[in-house]
Amino acid sequence: MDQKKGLKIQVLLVEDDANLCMVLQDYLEFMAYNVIVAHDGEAGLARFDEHEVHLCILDVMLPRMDGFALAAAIRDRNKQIPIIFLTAKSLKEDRLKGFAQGCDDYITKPFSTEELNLRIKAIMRRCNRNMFQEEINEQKIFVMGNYRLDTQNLTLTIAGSTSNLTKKEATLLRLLYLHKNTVLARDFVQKTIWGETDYFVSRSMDVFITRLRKYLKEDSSVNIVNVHGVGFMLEVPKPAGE
Amino acid sequence: MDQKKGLKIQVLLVEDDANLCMVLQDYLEFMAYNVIVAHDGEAGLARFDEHEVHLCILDVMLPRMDGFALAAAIRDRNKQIPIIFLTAKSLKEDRLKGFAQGCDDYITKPFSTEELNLRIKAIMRRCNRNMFQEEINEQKIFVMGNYRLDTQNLTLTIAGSTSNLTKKEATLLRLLYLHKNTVLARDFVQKTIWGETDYFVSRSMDVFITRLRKYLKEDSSVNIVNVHGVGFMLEVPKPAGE
DNA sequence: AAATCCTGTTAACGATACGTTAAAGTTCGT
DNA sequence: ACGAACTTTAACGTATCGTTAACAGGATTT
Repeated sequence: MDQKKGLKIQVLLVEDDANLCMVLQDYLEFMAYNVIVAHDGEAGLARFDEHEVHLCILDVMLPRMDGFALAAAIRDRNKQIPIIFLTAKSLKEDRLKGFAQGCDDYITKPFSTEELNLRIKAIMRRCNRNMFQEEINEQKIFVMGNYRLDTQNLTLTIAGSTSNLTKKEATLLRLLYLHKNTVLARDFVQKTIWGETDYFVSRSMDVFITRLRKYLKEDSSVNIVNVHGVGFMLEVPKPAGE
Repeated sequence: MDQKKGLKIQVLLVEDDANLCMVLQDYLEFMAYNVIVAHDGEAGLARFDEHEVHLCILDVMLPRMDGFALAAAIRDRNKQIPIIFLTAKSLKEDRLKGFAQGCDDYITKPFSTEELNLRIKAIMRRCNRNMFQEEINEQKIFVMGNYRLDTQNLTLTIAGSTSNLTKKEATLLRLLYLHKNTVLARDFVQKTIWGETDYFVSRSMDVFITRLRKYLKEDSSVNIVNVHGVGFMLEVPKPAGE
């Protein structure tokens, strides 16, 4: 139920100072993050286990398991999740440096919310590609006629029945869809998907077209038509406003 | 000991002396606990499996499985549940000391009910945060089909029978669960859990998938399916409201 | 209409991804 | 330092996918 709330980023905030915690939570939620809070290390770990967390913000000084121990336990479960440490100025930087890994960062109290926000933006930029690859990137579901193409799960669904596509089939169909109702040159498709154009690639492509046509024959309004000597076009009825 | 109304603490009492057992049960119920009784070790373990137990009071001298063996079996299922041993004065304390863990305590017969009550109060205070915070809080238990995954105790339970997972097995299964019914890229899983992606990590992951599948074969509605060249998906039936 | 090129379709092959088991290596508690 | 528990590496079997081959029609040109 708390899972995919749209595509909000889920932040685990562990901070024992109730006031600071509340302020941060408010701010983060205002910035459109989903916030999960905990007030000590053990609870923080429990919350981490329960939720799909995308970013951790951990106070270093925590009861019942300090920030480093907590971070270690989290690292045990997820090697690439970004962690931001909140630390008092007094703390030796070496200790942090020694601990923090590639994806980590730290920020010394007191700090402004803008400062925090900048750090978050930065760390997410650095780590994102690995993390959200599939989640935030782009749209994954394409609607064509009565079909729904899911490029993440590689499925093509119509009226309850589902075909499982291969990666290449899905990629090709997606490419056709992105240029629906316009003719795609054979060469263009080949270069895009195969990276080269020769006789065999050309024939291979035809085989894939055949397979896609087989999948698509349940809805006669969706067609892959050939333009002799030029290429293919995915015919799709336009849904209202486009 | 602020337990919400309707959330009585469930005590498992295992004691073979029928008279003593009855007296203790009366007293505990008078003190507003829910009491589950058993008169030998094996029965005690069975009761433990059937009920949600919050505290165990075990006689050390028991037929069919002594208190220590029973405690070990219980520890196997729940690492943090508090246990109080009832022991005759004669028993060497070392033995108890050696056995009892952080959350455990013992009391030598004969003892007064007040004494017992104090011990219970104390042990619950000591252990409570671990126990109730999370138990009452929210699910730290993931339900998939007829299985229950407990990431704290590393157990996977179905219809009474329990598998003990390793940390890595549990972490992987949890990751799959957090993304249930969507395909997780192999790379993503490897980076998250192993921190790197190479040939051997990849093969190692396959080994873990095999093991998880073995655990999960009791419920045919829960499956780890492979999408060739992409990754894995945990198929789980959606429970009603989601 | 014949000749030639382009496309449609099916089946089979080889490469690669995955499944599984067991042995070797590692870690960890004692 | 030893043994138990766990993870990784190795080895081998199986399944799947993309390509190729082979053949069959159409389309276009002459």
